[in-house]
Amino acid sequence: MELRRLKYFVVLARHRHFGRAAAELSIAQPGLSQQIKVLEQELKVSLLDRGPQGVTLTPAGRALLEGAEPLLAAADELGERVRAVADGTHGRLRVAYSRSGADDRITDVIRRFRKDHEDVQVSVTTGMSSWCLRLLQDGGLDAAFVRGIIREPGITAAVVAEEEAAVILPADHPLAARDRLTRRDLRGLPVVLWPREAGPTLYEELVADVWPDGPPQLAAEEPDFEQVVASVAEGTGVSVMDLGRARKLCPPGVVIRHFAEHPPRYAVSFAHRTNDPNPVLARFASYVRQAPR
Amino acid sequence: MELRRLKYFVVLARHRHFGRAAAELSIAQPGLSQQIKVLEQELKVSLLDRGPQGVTLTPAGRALLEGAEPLLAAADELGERVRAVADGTHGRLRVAYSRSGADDRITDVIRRFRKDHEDVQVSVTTGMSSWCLRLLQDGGLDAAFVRGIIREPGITAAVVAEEEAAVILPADHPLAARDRLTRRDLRGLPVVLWPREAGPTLYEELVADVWPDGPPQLAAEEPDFEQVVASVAEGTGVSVMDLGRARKLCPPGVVIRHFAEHPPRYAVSFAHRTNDPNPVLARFASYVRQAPR
DNA sequence: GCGGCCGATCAGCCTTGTTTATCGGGCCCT
DNA sequence: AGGGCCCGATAAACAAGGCTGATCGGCCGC
Repeated sequence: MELRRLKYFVVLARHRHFGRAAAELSIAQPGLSQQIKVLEQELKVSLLDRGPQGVTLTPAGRALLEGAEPLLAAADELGERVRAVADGTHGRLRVAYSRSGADDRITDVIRRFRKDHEDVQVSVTTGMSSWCLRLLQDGGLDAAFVRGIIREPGITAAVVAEEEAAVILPADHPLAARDRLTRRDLRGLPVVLWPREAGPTLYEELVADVWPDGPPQLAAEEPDFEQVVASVAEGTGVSVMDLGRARKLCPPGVVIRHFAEHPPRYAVSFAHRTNDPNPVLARFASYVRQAPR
Repeated sequence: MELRRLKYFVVLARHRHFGRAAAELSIAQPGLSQQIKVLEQELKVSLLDRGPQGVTLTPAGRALLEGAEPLLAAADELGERVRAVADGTHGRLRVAYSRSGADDRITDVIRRFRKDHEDVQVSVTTGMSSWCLRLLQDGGLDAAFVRGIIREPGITAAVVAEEEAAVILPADHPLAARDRLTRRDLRGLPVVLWPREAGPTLYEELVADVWPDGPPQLAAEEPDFEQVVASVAEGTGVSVMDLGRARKLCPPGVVIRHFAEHPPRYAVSFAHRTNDPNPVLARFASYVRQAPR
């Protein structure tokens, strides 16, 4: 059975007239007669009764008409869906990001992408960078925003944001009087940090950069950044974190001080499998590239 | 888009190998290559990546594969359904019958037909003969069992049963002693009948036949046959009805007596529209013909 | 580096679809 | 009842498209 013949039949069944149906199909009448005959032979069924006043459908013809219309519609829709998948306006995208000071910009680009691509099923999760990369390699993710500069086999990544780290300390701390601080200023001070496992990439980069001579004196280890800030506010110690997050979280009573020179910086990269053919990913990547740094 | 190409693509997508797919399709490999290329051009989409190790599907190819398989299955099923409609094993049949002594045989043939045709939606109603015929002509019914010998325009009918009428009377009635009765025996006796409107064809045939000289003396008019029989049992009068029904309904205390000669007979006909193309009807008609008279 | 496997390409054939011209049969209108 | 007309079927010629066999080019594995 061929869709062309079904199409011919549907048009004929609607017009109940070979001549007019042929005209609508832009073919000559004998061709239509012949194709309908072929269809009847294929199905071994008489589809219509040829009367002198046009034609009437047999019960089998009615059944075919009822079935053929949705079939043709389904075929059309399939074609369009395939085309949509090919140009990335239809499909699925699984994104993850590791929390960072760039959260706002990340969720923002995802929001804009979703708004423009209602036929794309976008699923978003968060997790540590290493977890994201592993999932990416295993095919469990399509794209991820991760910390640092990525050099993993099979993964292509580009830096999309760069965050500066800053010191946060209680407003009444002696160092709060200074405008800018140096790494040496922090030496020996009690420090509040988060558990290394809660964000290993950032943790190690920062600790190695700010306390190059050895690990800091840990006054407290708080389970998340909100509580780190609260702990600083209570005077437990000072802390260091990325500027974006510091600005977002700092309550009154806590002040932010920049590093005087060579502020610690860390990158946020957009990563995906190299040569991933998913057109949705390509579209999303272009959104990420266009997003403000 | 043509189903043949879709079929080719599905087979190819499953084998991921042009040569083997072509073999399964019983065509040569270049033809398959060409048809897939045509499909890609039609959709303006690249469906698969040709690697040296067979081929891999692009996302669009996967989308097409997922959509094409149900589409092909639907096309196949449509073909079979049409064929089934054509030979009457699928479709709809609306039957009605007017109650008569042949009820059992009618419901029996319907039951057997239903059992053998689970894909036919058989709807059954009952109604008076005239109502059945009207509905038949209007297209609201496909077949009907009606009383009498039918000569209606556009309707074809054949007698499928012939019922004899008999007298029923209380067991202690003087005439109950006799084995057979004549029409003269009934003359002047109080009679129990049903309202004329509840069964006009039978009513008029019987009254005209049994009381040719004039209407009988109506002792009671009961709303249905069950109550006619009950009324006879109470001694209200005698009655006349078809033998089948009499046998089915008569309780102890009521006896059935045949007419001595020329017992009144009336036919039950099977009627349907002349030249109704519905193949289900043709099948049903053959069941009716094969049913025991 | 060479053989082998795989898909693309090419040229020719043959099936299939389409066209123009014509025929046959009802219907309607005189 | 006959003639014109409308409709679909048929015939023959043509065009298009699918299929085949032979061949080419590229990549992999030995």
